[in-house]
Amino acid sequence: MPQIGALLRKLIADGQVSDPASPRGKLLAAAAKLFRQNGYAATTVRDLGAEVGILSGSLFHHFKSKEEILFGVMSEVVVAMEAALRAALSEAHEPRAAVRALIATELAFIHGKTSNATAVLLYEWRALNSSRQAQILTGREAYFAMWQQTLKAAQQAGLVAVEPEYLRQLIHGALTWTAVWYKPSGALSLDGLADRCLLMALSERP
Amino acid sequence: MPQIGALLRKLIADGQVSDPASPRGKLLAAAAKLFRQNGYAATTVRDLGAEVGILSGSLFHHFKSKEEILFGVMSEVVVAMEAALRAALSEAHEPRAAVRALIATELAFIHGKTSNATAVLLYEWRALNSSRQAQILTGREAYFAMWQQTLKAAQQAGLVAVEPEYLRQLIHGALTWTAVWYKPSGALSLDGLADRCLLMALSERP
Amino acid sequence: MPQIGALLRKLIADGQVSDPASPRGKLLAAAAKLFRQNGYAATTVRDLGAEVGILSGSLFHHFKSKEEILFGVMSEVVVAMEAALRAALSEAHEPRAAVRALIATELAFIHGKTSNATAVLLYEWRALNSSRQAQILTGREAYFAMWQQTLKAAQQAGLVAVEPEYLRQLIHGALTWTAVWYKPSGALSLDGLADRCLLMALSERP
Amino acid sequence: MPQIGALLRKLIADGQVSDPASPRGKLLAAAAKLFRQNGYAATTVRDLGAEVGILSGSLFHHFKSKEEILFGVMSEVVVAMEAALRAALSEAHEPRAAVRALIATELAFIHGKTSNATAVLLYEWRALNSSRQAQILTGREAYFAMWQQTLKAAQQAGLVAVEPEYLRQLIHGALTWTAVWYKPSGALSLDGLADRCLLMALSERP
DNA sequence: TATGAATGAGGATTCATTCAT
DNA sequence: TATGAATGAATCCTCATTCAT
Repeated sequence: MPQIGALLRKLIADGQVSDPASPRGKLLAAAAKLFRQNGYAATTVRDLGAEVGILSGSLFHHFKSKEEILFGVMSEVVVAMEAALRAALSEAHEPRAAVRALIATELAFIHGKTSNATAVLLYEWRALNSSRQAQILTGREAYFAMWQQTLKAAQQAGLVAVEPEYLRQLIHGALTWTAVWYKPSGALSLDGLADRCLLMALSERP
Repeated sequence: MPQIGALLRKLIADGQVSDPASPRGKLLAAAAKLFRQNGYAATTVRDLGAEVGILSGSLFHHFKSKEEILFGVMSEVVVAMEAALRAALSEAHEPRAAVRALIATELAFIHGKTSNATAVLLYEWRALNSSRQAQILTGREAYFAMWQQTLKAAQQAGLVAVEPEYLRQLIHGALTWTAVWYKPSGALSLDGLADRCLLMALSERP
Repeated sequence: MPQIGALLRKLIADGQVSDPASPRGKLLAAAAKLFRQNGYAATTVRDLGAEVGILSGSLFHHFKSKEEILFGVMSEVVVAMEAALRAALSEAHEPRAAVRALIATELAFIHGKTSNATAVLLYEWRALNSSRQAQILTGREAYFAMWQQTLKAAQQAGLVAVEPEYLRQLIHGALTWTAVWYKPSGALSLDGLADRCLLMALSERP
Repeated sequence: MPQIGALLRKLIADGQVSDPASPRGKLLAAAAKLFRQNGYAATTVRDLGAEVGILSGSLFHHFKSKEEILFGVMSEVVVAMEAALRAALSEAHEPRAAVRALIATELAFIHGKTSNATAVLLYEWRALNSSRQAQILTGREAYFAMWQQTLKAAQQAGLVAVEPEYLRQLIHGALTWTAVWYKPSGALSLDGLADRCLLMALSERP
């Protein structure tokens, strides 16, 4: 599996992602945790404050509104996912490895250190107003373009049977849903899970 | 694709599903629509009342609480899905057809008349308290058992490469996610979508 | 102790008190019970309906409002108390016996068949609007006059040390409060309780 | 009559009773007033807010619920009553004076500065849930024990004719009921009222 | 930057009462 | 006389946000 740790450190150093030691970083981590656990709407700013040890009123020195916190959680994950996928693909030198990179990177985000934020990105979409939704969407374009391109190459190599634009969505759904049922601590390793996904995605006999 | 209409009429006649012409049925339909559109938490009982043309206070003659409305939406879908899958499988006489029945039935619910309620079942899980979650889960056991059994048979027939317990979740995720991106009115028909899903699920060259 | 039963039958025959077999009578009894148990404000018309086996809407064929039910409960008890005290005093031929009649009659109401209604009369005063309060007060004048007159006679006979107007209120309070602590099923009989009250009220050594 | 003022100041300094100048103290005083005047159920949180000059929502920064406000009113009175009775009894060196201390202390609470809170304690019992009722009851045990003990001593001194356990309840009722009819501004002074109560309680000719 | 008291709009829910059937 | 669906105002309470300290 790709190692996200080093990459995150670089992004933090670049200021593209908040330092988890900073007040802002702690707050975003706490928000990701609670938003994932209880949902955005069901999480109060008081809960948020309690999680980081300040009063709710003080949150508004760091963020203008609750929704901006949600936006912060989502947009940092978007940046990190793109960087991670770009790095992973740069090391995949043939179509099969590239498809595996797509899958492994997404799984690393869904189940690794950033799992909370990733789940929030995937499941709290509606809580964002449309202007912020559009911003996030713009931020994800490059990520989706890499998927599209990679799957297209796989198709030309005869690896996949389904049209890339549909296959992308189907795989994406399968991976997203693992957040609901898969436990990294169980019998199946993350690598094993990636293998199964790859097996399903590719039209080759094992 | 399986026809859900006739089946629903039978369930309504049996009293297992609310008559859409009754106050209760209208309310559940309106709730499914709004809960799907805006989310359970963001939908107010006033919205609900306005949608069916009564005042919010009057809702409570039909349901004890807002959460009970959510529960009503979910549990009726659960009943209908099980009945539909059972019917579809009874007409599938070989493994491949049976797997297609799994996929086609789920897609029929996700994109057919019951799409709102189905989406609510899949995406508003957390809004239910744990006791009601357990009830729904119990109601879905038979449905999941049919999936498991069908995929097992397909495995024994050499049709699938991934272990049934994982494959079930992966396909389920892929199908669920179609609610987000697939539009029945677009270029791809529901049957075409089912074909792609089947192609991905099975380890056979097309 | 005075027997209230026969007296009540006479009042019912006269139409001054509702027949407990009639719908109105049943409703008043149920109301007395629930108002006493849970308080007027905390008792809903639904509770009331459930207690007598009809729906809440149907109550309003018998009474114009919830408050009118409360008024009905109170005013019937007022009528009965006056009649009972008048009867009891007519048989008391000397001051000491007359004072005992005051006490025993009030205790009979507080702890006998009419205990619920009596408790409601004493403790739900505030729930009545002022015009109805005045009506009840008028209805009780004769009752209080008998107390006053009896205690005055006892004073002239040297039986009591405290001025009648104060003594009346003090005894009244002591008796009223027995509703809170005294249980007829306990070690002390109602007659025994009356003896203690009399002992306290009179300035004579036992 | 015992002077409650100094005692209250001490309890406030000790933190056992809220400072009437603090938001919490003001709120409790306002609540006592309104609960007494209109009853707990008939007093809305809006009324409460209006009485202290804040909006109803702001109440919930100081108390978790309306019932907790009621509980606050009651429990502070309970604490103060016990302290006051203990102080009064410590200065009563013979049985007759001790019985008078019982009476005078209770009357001081029912008609003095704390009259609202005391009335609420006595008359809004039912509005408390049973767990909080139990807490209050526990808090009153010591108070009732002092009554019992004092009356027992009076009995042994031949001062009272009725058994202490009954006499306690009868006197208690007589005193409680003075809240309904006695006005300190009238012809009878509080001391005079205490004299009458004592006279009634004791089996001695004046 | 943090506090904590206050805001004020809005939340779900309750309930006496009405009325067509 | 009874039903049961609906009303509509009122209830307690929640919560994101503000702001003086």
